[in-house]
Order: sequence, then C-alpha cells, then structure tokens
Amino acid sequence: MKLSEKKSLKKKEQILLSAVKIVNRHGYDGATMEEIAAELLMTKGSLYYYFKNKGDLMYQCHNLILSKAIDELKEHINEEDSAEEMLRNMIITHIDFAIEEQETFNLITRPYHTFNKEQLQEVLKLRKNYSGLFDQVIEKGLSSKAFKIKEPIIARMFMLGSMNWIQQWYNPDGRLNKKELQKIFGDYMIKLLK
Amino acid sequence: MKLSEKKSLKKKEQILLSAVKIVNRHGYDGATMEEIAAELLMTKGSLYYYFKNKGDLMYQCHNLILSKAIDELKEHINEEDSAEEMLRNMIITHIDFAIEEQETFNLITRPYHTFNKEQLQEVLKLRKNYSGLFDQVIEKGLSSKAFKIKEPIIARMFMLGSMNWIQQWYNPDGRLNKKELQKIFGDYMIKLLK
DNA sequence: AGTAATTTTAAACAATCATTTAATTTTTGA
DNA sequence: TCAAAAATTAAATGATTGTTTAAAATTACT
Repeated sequence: MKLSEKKSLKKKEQILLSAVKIVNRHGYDGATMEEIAAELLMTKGSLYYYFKNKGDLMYQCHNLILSKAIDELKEHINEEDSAEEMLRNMIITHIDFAIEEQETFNLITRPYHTFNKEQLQEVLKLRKNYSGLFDQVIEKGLSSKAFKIKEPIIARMFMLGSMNWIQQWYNPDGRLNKKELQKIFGDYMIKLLK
Repeated sequence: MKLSEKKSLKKKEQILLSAVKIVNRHGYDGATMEEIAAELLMTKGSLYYYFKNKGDLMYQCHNLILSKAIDELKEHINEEDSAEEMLRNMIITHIDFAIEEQETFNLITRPYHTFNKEQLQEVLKLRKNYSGLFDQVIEKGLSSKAFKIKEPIIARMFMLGSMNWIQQWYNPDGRLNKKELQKIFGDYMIKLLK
C-alpha cells in the first residue's frame, strides 16, 4: 500500500471519530458537516474528499460503534461462564455503549428515514446480529434451567429498551455512578429472568 | 366569550391536533409548519396567527399529550385497587401512549435543545408529575409488602424506559398485538417488583 | 347592507446547511 | 528540484424551511 493511501485511511478514521463525537453531542440532525470538520481544524468541503455525503458518514459512524459493541459482547460469550455471569457482563457492556456513545449507538432510532436501501439492509443485519447475542445467552440460561421466562424475545427487547433509555436520564454527577447502575440493572435483569 | 374568540380557540385546538399527528409521523425536526397547515387545508402563514412560533406549537403539543396521559394515570390511582392492579392498569395506559402518540409522547428526548427556559421548566414539572405517579404506586406496593425491590426510583426508570422503547420496534402487524404486549409487560414488571 | 374586526393568503425574507466547483496549496517520489 | 498527484480551501449553489409582511378575503355585528 502506498504511503498516500495509508495517510488517507488514517484521515478517514479521524473524520469518523470526530463525527462520532459530534453526533453523540448533537444527534444526527444536529451534527453539521461544518462542526465535524472544525473539530479537526479542517473545512467542511474536505470531508467530501473522503466521504460521499453526510448519510454515508453517519452510516459508517453507526457501523463502527455497533461493530465495536458486537465484538465486545462476543468476548463475553466466548468465556466459560454461566449464562447469568455472561449476561451480567453483556449488560455492563451495553450500558457502557449506551452511555458513552449516546446517540451514535442507537443512531437512528429512525433508520428508515436516515439510511438508504443498502445501508439499511446492513444496519438491520448488524442490529439483528447484536440482539441475537442476547437471545443466545437467554436461550442458554433457559436450557440450563437457570432462567425461566415466557416470551424470551420480548424479554430481550424489554431489557435492551430499559438500558437504551438510560441515556435519557443518566447524569454522571448523579447519586449513583455508572458502575452502581450497571450492578443494579444486572440484578433487575436476573430477577426478571429467573 | 365572544363568538370569534370561541372560533379562534377551536381553530387553535385543530392546529394542535394536526401538529400532534404530523409530529408522531415525522418527529420534531421532520414536522414542518407547511405540512401541519396542509393537513387542515391552510397555509403555513396562518399558523402564526395562532402560535408564536414552531417551538411554541411543539411545546403545546407535548403538554397536551402529557397532560392527557397524567389524567388517565390518575384515574387508575384513584380506584380502590391493590398496588399490583393499579400498576397493571398504568402500564396499559403508558404503553398506549407510547405506541399511539409515538413521538409526541416522549417528544423531545432532547428537551434542553428544543424548549426555552420557561417551557422547559413546565415540561420538567409535568414529567416529574408523571413519573411521580408511578413512584407512588410502587411505594404503596412496598409498604403493603406486595412489592420488594431495591432502589425503587431506578426500578421506575427501568420500567418506563423499557416501555418507551416499545415504539422503536412495535409493529401493529407483528406476531403479538398491543393488548398481548401490554399483558406481557405487566407480568414482567410485577415479577420484577415482587 | 355596510363597516370594522378577524382570518387567511401569497410572496418575500432570512437563516441554515449539504453539496459542488474551480482554484490553490501541500505532499510525494523520481 | 520539480512535475504530478493528493489534499485542502473558499466561495458559490441550491434546497429546505421558519418567520414576517402587507394585502386580500371572510366574517361578525349593528
């Protein structure tokens, strides 16, 4: 690979990270190309040298974060833990992403309005992938009789929803810190599933 | 009250209802004054005869729906039911609003970005009012020993979050209809609290 | 019926942004 | 060092949309 290509890739990544930061701050609609560029001391025009358009940039942001999250979940699943222990770890990861990556993580609560057809297909695939990991663990718990829950798919959506909503009220200076919340949420989930 | 004032109030209400409809369809940013007016066969300019600006209109939409929801919750609380029965009814109401009023109900996940100071104060007051009703019932259940949960405030946020998120995945043509979902969610909540 | 108040409208305005373009600057590599 | 390639920029463009305005249409009321 030529030097210039390497540099280009690196720049692309920097832009992506800047975009993630701005999106987390202002949401999809609120993130302007101008601000994303300014973060890197560039002008917005340059962004189009690296990305086709804003939609493309947003799409890649979402994919980046979601892929990272999937990787982290998989690490927890590969360990030789009980379903309960695995689930507790996955909850910690999910809440981490929901809090730290805020808008980018769920980016596009309204994916149909935001992404084009091919992007949408990929996004839905990734999301299915993601939630499938939770389903897997719940299934494991059910078959080992550690869990006992009706409608496990609904239960999974119930759980993910409660966690995704944390970002609406979480306050880093609140009475409970992130770690404490993660513990409490884990306890709740286990109680729900047992 | 003069006839013209009555008519004016009626028109104002119609506009509000149209705005609610459009917001539920496209979200806050996606709702244009043009479309809100078109729904009533008016032109957008007319809206400014009744509302100061878009922010004002959105604010009144949110208040309208939230107030309705509060009223409905209060009806459930005033009955002579057990905490469990009351909570089940409140869950049905909440899910109804979350599904049917979609965007308007949670309108402004990002209230700081959307409302001005006085509006924000009123919105936060209403929201506190709303969630306080759930806290009340949980407290009632705790003191009657029907419930047993640590960190009841967090549990309430947990529950509201899981319900608010329903609108992200709910499909009216899905395997489970709304009523079935409400039942399942009620069961989950009770299991969590007991 | 006729006048004053009320309501509505079309058009102009203004602000915001995403995107394009053409020129300029910087970097690369022989 | 120097020409070609790569990267960046400033400015223009175009589309959207909230808001204002002044005139026109409608309605209320004596």
